[in-house]
Amino acid sequence: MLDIKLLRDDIDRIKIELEKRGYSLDVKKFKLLDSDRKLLQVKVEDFQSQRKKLSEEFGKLKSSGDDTTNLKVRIDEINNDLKKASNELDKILESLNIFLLDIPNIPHSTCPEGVDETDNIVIKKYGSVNSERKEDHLSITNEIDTDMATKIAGPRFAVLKGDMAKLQRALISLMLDIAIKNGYQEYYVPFMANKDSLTGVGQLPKFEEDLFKTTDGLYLIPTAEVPLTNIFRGTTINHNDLPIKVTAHTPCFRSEAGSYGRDTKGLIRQHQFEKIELMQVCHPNQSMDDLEGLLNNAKEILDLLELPYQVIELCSGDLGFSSCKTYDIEVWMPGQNKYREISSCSNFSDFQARRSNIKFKDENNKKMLAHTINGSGLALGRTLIALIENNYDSDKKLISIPKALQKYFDKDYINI
RNA sequence: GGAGAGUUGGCUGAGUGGUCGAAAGCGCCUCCCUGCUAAGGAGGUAACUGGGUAACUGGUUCGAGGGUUCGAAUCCCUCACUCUCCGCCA
Repeated sequence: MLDIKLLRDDIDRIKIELEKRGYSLDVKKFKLLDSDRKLLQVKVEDFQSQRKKLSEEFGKLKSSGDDTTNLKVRIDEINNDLKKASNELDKILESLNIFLLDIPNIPHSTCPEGVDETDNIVIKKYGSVNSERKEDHLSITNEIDTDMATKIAGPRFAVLKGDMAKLQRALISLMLDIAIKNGYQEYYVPFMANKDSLTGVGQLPKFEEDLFKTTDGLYLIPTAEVPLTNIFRGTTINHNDLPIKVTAHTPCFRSEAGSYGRDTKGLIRQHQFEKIELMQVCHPNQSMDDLEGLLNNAKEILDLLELPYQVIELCSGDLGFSSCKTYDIEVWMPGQNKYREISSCSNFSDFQARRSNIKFKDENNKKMLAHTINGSGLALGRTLIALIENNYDSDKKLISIPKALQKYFDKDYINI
């Protein structure tokens, strides 16, 4: 959520900023809503003030045994007017809130301008692509079974067997250990979250169709960002403790509404996938530097896994709803002959903090909104694909396991 | 699942219809005294928010929401959460 004061004081600039990410701010509507709000609020508070005074008087009359009927008539009138006005005010406030919740974050000044993903900028490529290898993970191993998953659950699920299941488990351990080494505290969190938590990170109310909702009103988390960020909802942190770094391994559940027909084969796009999430609460002055640090934490995993990848910076038009700046890490996938997203590292500035009421006390003991940043470190399913496809030697019929992972996997290759 | 107790300011905790945004204590801040330290004394100290260039001034908030009443921290209803005991389980 944006600061309503920004809209009041500087709406023309905000409109231009939001234009960059393809959001058209209805300036007229806001001005109308807010001026109505102002009028009504002053009116309501005036009525309240009058009632307060008269009620006090009423009490005095009553206790001295005087007649109160005249006064009661006046109070009743005021109460009537008050009720009308405050009902109107409630409606305006509700509309205003809906209006605000719908507005995405403002792109950061360093965010490159652009319309869609074709305008994203490749920052740097790492490692070298082996063009010999182009086989798809599903054709390499039969230990990833989507047919079985379809029987058990439906499309867009997968069953991992034997070495594949173990490989994923090894990756989880490696990634968590690296995160801990980098100063993140490990958490185990609920895989379901309530409405407030999802509204706090910006997932609701706008993107409900992307989520799975349970019969009693909870949602399956689409990312550990939800529980991790909400650890801090409604709390105030001492500035000395910033940044706070947390991590968790969780499954993620996404309905993938609107992606019918896209990436239907294999592990690429699933209703359920595993992910290690890195999340930080930062000082506003530090959050951009901290984002670079978080990006490095994610890159470190890919370096350790010896996988070729590139870092891209999303242009303003491709930015997620809550983000003001995002780097994507894309890993080389031989089966698709292209780079695919394996981590997305974003700075949300105070956007989530305002929705979630995450504050910190600064040097002068003043409470201010903190900044939140997060990114994957990494998405497990896609890491698995990259590892299988990049490391598969079709002559020797084996998948080699990178050195850093061997102590977690116990073997240095998988026989096919 | 059954029974009971609770939820008040930074903290502890009083408050059963108006004089209560709220006693007292702790903590914190300012000042005084004291040649260190310890102790003592005086005063101050909730958050959010509206209007106003400002001085200033208004409103809301005692777990959440609704109700009764001229008036609610206080009475009634619903819900959430916490704790204790019993039962059941991983």
